[in-house]
Amino acid sequence: MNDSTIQNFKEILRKEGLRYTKQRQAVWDEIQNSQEHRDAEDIYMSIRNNGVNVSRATVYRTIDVLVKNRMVRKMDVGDGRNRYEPRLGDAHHDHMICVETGKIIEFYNEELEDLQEKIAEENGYMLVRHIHQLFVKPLKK
Amino acid sequence: MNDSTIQNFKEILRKEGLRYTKQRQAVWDEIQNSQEHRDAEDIYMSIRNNGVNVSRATVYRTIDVLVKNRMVRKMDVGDGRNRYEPRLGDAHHDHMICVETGKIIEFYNEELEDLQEKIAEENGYMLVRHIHQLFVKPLKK
DNA sequence: CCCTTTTTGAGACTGAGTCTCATTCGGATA
DNA sequence: TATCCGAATGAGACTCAGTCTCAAAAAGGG
Ligand SMILES: [Mn+2]
Ligand SMILES: [Mn+2]
Ligand SMILES: [Zn+2]
Ligand SMILES: [Zn+2]
Repeated sequence: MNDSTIQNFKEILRKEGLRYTKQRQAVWDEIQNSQEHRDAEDIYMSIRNNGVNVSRATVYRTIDVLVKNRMVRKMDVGDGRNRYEPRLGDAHHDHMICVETGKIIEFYNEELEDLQEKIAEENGYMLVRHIHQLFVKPLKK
Repeated sequence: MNDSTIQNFKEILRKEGLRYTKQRQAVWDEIQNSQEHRDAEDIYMSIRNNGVNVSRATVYRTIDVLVKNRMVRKMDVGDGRNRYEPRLGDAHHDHMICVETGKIIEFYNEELEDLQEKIAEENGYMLVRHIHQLFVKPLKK
């Protein structure tokens, strides 16, 4: 939607040797304009409801490009469908999922992040990426 | 294989109102006798190769019971198949997966565990369970 | 505008896991 | 130990997220 993001997107497509199409832009717009954690079917349906004709295949193909280029993060809440969220230059965060309401809360903890790198190194490895999800329930009060 | 585990297994079946069958025992044996992180198809094939006729449906159904009763832990390495490992009264641990070799390394860090509970509580929640996986690659030397 | 190459969409396909239901089995009872 | 009945099983149909195919459409450099 904003100019600099579109330019950034076009550059990525160029770098990947891919053409700029309205379907690809529509997928990126749809993900970018929401701060939610949505699944592919949901993204697909929204684009169609917005009047852009796109296929599921194109949605999945475009998401792959976005994920590869770190514009979108793929996450698994454990319900069998992958979910996606935009990464608009914002810092890393992990997720807390309420097992009662399904609500997703984002969190970031420096100490936790550092500790992970330390653990990997202690074992002779370098941390590439990580999956960290806390399944929680509201405290009784 | 050992008596106390079999008794424990029988008690769980009783508690769940389920009958003791050789298929169910075979599934538990197969998982119990390996310290690996195996998928359902692999467990299914091994049981059959050991000469016990069992169906995929029964393997999946039995695994569900074992997971529910915390005798088996279900984990997702991100390859589309769930993996299972026995929980023989041993302490909790998380996993490091080498992105180059696929090797799975287990680790446990008290500080990390405490931190997670603290984070949940700070947000008004109680930690129920968590998924934590470090994707790593060998340090260049 | 032309031409070549890439992209697209419809729907076939895949594969892990679930469900169905006729048949078999466990185990309580006598 | 034989009878009986509800529970368990197995074969395979089914589901559903995601992938693949390929003919038709669109991009975009010249
Ligand atoms: Mn998030
Ligand atoms: Mn393990
Ligand atoms: Zn993190
Ligand atoms: Zn842990």
